[in-house]
Amino acid sequence: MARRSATAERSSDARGRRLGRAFFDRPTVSVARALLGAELRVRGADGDRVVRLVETEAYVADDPASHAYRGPTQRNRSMFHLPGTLYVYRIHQVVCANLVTRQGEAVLLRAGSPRRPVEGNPSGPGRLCRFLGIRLEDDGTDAVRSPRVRVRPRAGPSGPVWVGPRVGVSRAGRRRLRFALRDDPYVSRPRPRVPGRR
DNA sequence: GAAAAGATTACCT
DNA sequence: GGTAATCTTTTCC
Repeated sequence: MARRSATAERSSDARGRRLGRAFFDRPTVSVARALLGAELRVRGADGDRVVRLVETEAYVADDPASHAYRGPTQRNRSMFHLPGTLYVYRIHQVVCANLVTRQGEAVLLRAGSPRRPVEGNPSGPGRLCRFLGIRLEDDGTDAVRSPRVRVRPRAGPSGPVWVGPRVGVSRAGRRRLRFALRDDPYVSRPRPRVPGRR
């Protein structure tokens, strides 16, 4: 498995600039971890918005907290599309974005670190989308092919990874499916606890 | 058709 | 740390 995983980690298009289908077509927890440190780039009218992903959550099969738990609906249909599809949904007054892995599973993108000092704060799933300009109309975009939304492999080592329970879920709340770069200041609240305390 | 719940955020004490 | 805002989607009668 390690061999297959390593191959998927390197999976990218012909120019080696973005993550390919095989990267997303893996167990969701693996993808959630592997996305930490990856670069998410969204093309807008006034240029690209870019972050390095620093916090993700996995939503898996037989997961009562997942939007796909009860099967396809109008809202969650993108979760049943190809691996690498963007699933965007609205909650309260904001939108949140996921990258689909295998059928009915996805990784929620919770926070990013800006590539260069710029206005805005991509800490939190709603703020991340606002920062990047991701809209509800981007739901269903294929991030493997789209010229607007691209995911690039991480450049180098990304530091220690913190694992803990997901945020804001009322069911299956104890499962440790939240992943974050422990030392990054843009990881959203509640912040990971430092090892040694519980 | 009505009601409840929600993968959040901003602002309060 | 707690709660209100706010409105769509889903579910239930």
